[in-house]
Amino acid sequence: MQPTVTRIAPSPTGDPHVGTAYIGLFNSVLARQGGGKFILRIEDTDQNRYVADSEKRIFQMMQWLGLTPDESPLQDGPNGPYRQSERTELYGQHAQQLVEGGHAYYAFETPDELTELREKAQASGTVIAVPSRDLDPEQAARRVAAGDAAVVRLKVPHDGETVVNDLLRDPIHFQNAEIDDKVLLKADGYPTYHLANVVDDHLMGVTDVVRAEEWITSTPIHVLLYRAFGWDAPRFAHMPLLRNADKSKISKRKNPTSVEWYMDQGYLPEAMLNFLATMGWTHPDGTEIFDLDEFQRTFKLEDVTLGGPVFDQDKLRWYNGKYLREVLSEEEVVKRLHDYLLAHKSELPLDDYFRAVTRLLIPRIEVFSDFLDKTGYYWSEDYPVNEKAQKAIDNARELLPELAGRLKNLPSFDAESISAMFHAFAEEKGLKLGKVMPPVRAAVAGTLESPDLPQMLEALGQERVVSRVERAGR
RNA sequence: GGCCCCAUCGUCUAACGGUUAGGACACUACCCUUUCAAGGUAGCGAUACGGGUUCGAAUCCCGUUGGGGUCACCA
Repeated sequence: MQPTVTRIAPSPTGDPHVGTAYIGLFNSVLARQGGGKFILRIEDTDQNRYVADSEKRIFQMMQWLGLTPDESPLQDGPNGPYRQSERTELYGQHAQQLVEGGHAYYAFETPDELTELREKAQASGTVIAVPSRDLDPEQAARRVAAGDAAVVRLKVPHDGETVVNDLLRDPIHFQNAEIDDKVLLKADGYPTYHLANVVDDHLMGVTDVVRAEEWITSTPIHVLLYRAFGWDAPRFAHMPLLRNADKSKISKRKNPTSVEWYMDQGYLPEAMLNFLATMGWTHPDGTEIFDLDEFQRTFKLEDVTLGGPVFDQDKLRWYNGKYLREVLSEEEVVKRLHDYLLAHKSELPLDDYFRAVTRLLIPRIEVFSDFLDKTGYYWSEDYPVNEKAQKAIDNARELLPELAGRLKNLPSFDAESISAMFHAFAEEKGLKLGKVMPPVRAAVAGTLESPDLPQMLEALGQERVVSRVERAGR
């Protein structure tokens, strides 16, 4: 068996897309399983939609996920260049080769003419017939030589059918009569996706083309191209499309689709990867939590399920929280959270206090961006006091001065001692704990929803606690 | 609309002709408890429909319905 060579071929037209990450995951793992290579190729053949930094951001996304390609424009490699805009002569040559072999032809129709032809074809229920197809090849070649604007089109057979073999489904039959003569080389000299993709996949030795389902209908064109070139076609597998909640193809309007958004919200790459892996696939043991290595050990393409999976933000958040609580070590979470905050212009020092607060918050946040929202009172004396908290203080203000005194006199300000103090106090006064703790909680946190009180007080430290309780008692 | 793909709880899915159709997220209740979480337990909840094939169909076949994709000198 020859090594598996896979690729992703995103076009640099905007934000690094979660669908690219999704398809990249499977391609990367397949290549590793097959002892081959995973290539990142940039399909920048549309000059109108080109976004300058997009290519770099796609690469950074892959790195962040731990899916760094083996070859890419940023690393180079034996199959370069990896930017299609730098391979234009190649496509020109190959297009010409097809014209000479009678598999393609020069076409001179203007956009307006094409629109008209398309309308006519639509009305008669047939595929567009391009008049240039019947031009004398030599005459056409002369017109091109003379400088007439022309595109190169594939000469799709009028009869027969083209079969697409897909690793994930039964052979798909397409009637050739229903495939139109696709443009291969545009008038600006750039190739279209169809030509560039086939030429590059072949030249780069790609053995397995794993891409999204939306490509199924253009695959017969690719099969026809491989045949016209006399090349063996790679194996094809079309993955289901990630979906919005309404089942439509995942889109920016209905879902965050930029992986940078997830980075910015403080999602962990491990959680994102784990979640993505469950879109269309389940671990054979039913395990929900598994890492990339485990995925690589157990993944089988044939186990992929074809119903379009809805990209469920709730489930992703749950995964992220799970990783925070159960997969990463506490120290690792501390470190990553601190890095995250640093990148988001927070200047909290990475000290024992930060560690203590983080420890209390780990079960209470799902993503890092939740953290500051829930911890204001740890960092400043100027924290908001909500209505319920104010009420709790007002209702038990008379207890506060004495409580402050007891807290102040505690020789050891640890959770256990603090807890003992509360119990003793409550018993002495004949009060329930539920009567004495809320006002203190409200005083130090400004809210009634916060971590375990003794632990929280220990973390805050005696000085802060005493002054806050004293202040609230006045 | 033509062509193509798909179809189990609201969502992600398990089952690969024989199960009380299982798990996870979400939701609800209870437990734990000083609140909020986390955790634990329980509950709610699905084979789209109609025909076949078979002793037996979520599973195989056909049709219907539904959803999605695609029909560019975009990828």
